[in-house]
Amino acid sequence: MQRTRFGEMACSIARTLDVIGEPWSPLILRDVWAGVRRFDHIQADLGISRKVLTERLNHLVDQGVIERLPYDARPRYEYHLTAKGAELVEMLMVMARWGDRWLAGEAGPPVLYRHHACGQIAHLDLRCGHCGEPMHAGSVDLLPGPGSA
Amino acid sequence: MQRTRFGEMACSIARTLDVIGEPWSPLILRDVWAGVRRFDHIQADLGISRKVLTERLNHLVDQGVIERLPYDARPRYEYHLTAKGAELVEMLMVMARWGDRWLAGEAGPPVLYRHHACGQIAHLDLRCGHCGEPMHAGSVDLLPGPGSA
DNA sequence: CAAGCGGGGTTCCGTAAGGGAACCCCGCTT
DNA sequence: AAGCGGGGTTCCCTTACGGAACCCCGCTTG
Repeated sequence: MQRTRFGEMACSIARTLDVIGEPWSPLILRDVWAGVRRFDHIQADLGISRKVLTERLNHLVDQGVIERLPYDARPRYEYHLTAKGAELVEMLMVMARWGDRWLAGEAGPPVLYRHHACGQIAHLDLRCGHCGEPMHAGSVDLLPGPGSA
Repeated sequence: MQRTRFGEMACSIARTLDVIGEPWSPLILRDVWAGVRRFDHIQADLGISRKVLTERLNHLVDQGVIERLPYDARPRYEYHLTAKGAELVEMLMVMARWGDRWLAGEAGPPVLYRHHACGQIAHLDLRCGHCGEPMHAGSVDLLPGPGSA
């Protein structure tokens, strides 16, 4: 919904929400990431209404997060992540980690992530690119930046 | 919104969306993180309707993401992050990073994050906790986990 | 001690967005 | 020519947001 547009705000979180903040959008992105790329497959997988799915896909394409590519001589299309979209998936990975930790309960995480580089089940770490130490909510100060006008 | 509840799905991303996926919720969390902790301050800062703000705050408190604490002998309250909420802020940091990279434009990022440990402006890295190598959308395989039933 | 004030909500109404089902177009295949 | 499957579009109904008004409660001030 979101009758208020967030994109005007001088806040990268708000602006990002304008791109994937609408209901269903993160789950659509997850599906495309996971290889569910076609309209009917996404629709069936999520149980989303076709109308809303159309709107969300168009918006994500407009924003350059996914692209619509033909996969047949007939007019058939698949949605694929762009580089911009692939970086957004990192947000999904952090969300999944949080859900695994705080919401999964007894049953344990529904999905595991195996890291190509080491073959292990991944445990994501957020670190500072400068010093390599962990970065958490409490370990940063917020300062006005150049675009704070 | 969101007449469809996501929490039933066997997906930690969907479950996390049930906690902070509603419109405004991430921005409320951001405000509380940034030190805007009182009803009227949040309301004024975001321009959100008081009704919706009430609903969102209650939901976030119910979910254990923030807590409502008195700050005066009079019935006055502030909202504070819990440990659960502080970990959610890591999702906000990743969102902010993405917005900084892809949406900030010429003006540059509106907010900078200074890392306590090293004093530098932070550049967040996502790394594998096992091997220490970077983790991106394309560098993991998704496997069914114990809670995949 | 009544009047005012500020924090923190609640109530009400109008409008926009989601849900769901039906319908449509188009290029095969049989 | 009849059918099918992918990929949407249209329609109506209901729910949830936006906005403004209203309310309660515990000071403080004259």
